[in-house]
Amino acid sequence: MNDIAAPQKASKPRPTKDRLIRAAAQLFSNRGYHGVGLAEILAEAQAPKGSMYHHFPNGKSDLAMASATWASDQILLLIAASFEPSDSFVEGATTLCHKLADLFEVTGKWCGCPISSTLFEGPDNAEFHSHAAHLFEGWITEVDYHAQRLGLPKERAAMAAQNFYILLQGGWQLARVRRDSQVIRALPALLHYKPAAPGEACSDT
Amino acid sequence: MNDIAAPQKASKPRPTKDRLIRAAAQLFSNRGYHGVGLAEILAEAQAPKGSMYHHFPNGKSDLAMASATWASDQILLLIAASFEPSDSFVEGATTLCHKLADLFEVTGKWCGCPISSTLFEGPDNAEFHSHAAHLFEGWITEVDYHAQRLGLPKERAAMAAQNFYILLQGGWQLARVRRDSQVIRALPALLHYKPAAPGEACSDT
DNA sequence: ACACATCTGGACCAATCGGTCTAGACATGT
DNA sequence: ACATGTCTAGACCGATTGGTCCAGATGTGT
Repeated sequence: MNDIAAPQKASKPRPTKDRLIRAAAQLFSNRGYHGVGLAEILAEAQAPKGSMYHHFPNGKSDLAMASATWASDQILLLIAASFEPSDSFVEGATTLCHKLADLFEVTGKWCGCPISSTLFEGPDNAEFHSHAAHLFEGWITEVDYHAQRLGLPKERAAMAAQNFYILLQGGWQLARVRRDSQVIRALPALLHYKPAAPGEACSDT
Repeated sequence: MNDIAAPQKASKPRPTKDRLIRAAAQLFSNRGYHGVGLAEILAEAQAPKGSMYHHFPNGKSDLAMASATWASDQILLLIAASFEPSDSFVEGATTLCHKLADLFEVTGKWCGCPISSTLFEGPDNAEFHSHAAHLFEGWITEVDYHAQRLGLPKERAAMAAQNFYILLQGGWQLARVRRDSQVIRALPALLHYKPAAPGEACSDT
């Protein structure tokens, strides 16, 4: 897993494996695991079949795992880049939403969440599911860490992280449906982060 | 579309078409459009291939459209059944979440949202996308209607409906990841429905 | 120069894919 | 009895799928 993000230790500038992972991540997030054939991935990555089965002996499923991990790491970087320079949780969350929205607008690609597209649509393989769960929890953990770092008490931070995750997934989906990034930009308003207002929060439960 | 929910007007107790639609809806929502082959659907519905191409001349895509429509109608019924006997928006939303959570617990099937699984994973066909968008907007419209009926002012109702939709989709996804219906039951607490508390809602935006 | 490990290139495969086609079962109206 | 339209049943098809295999190109250490 760790050998993906960093280039191979030897000075080899031939990133066939990387090309495969990136191509797979992009295609899977657009059309899901079963929606993309190996031929398409190989064409996009300009790699022959032999190379792929050299780097990923278990074939498509191996590649899917690796590409999901890579995509998840990209998201983690995005989270860190958004929260690190921020002074409050809501500011970080807002930055993240805007970065994500910008990404959609600039690329024009209304892809789905790479992990759910790649691993959730696949065979109901237990390994796929647990890996997806692991990656998702990694997102929540990362947000939780920043929430605590930015001053939220432990319990509030956990709630805020999970809440933000839910909003992000739901908003991502609706934005894709409408092809409108405004949905994502409006998400932070739904966080309802109230540093000190315990009483009379909701009507009932 | 309307001929799906109701049985054929003549007294024909042979619901092959219905069996196909239900089987397809269930399988698609579990593993996505491309994740299910016709053979599997036909086996599940106990129907031969000829029957299917009689009822759905355009094959798999036709069946997917019909099954997504049917599944969407089921959700609409669930929405109506939850909000109609309720006295407030939050109460209706809470009921809906609990009904959905119960469904997951009872059936033990942690399927995904039938529409996004069926239509969003399919070929990036424009028809699929617009149909999915249409169905989703139908959900939001239905919730919006009940929100207004239960006393929310027009603008608040629209916001609440969209907000609830986002929470439901995001929560549904996280519940599937964790196989824990508690996530869905906890959603209404995130609605933050405050009938009369204009001041000091959020910190910043 | 040599051996060795890594990686590439693509031919080849069985299995499955979605889709077509037709023969006949079945109910119905006349 | 007969014709008609609806629906069932499954054999069959070409295309594509993921996967296997191996010859050979390439780089590296000695």
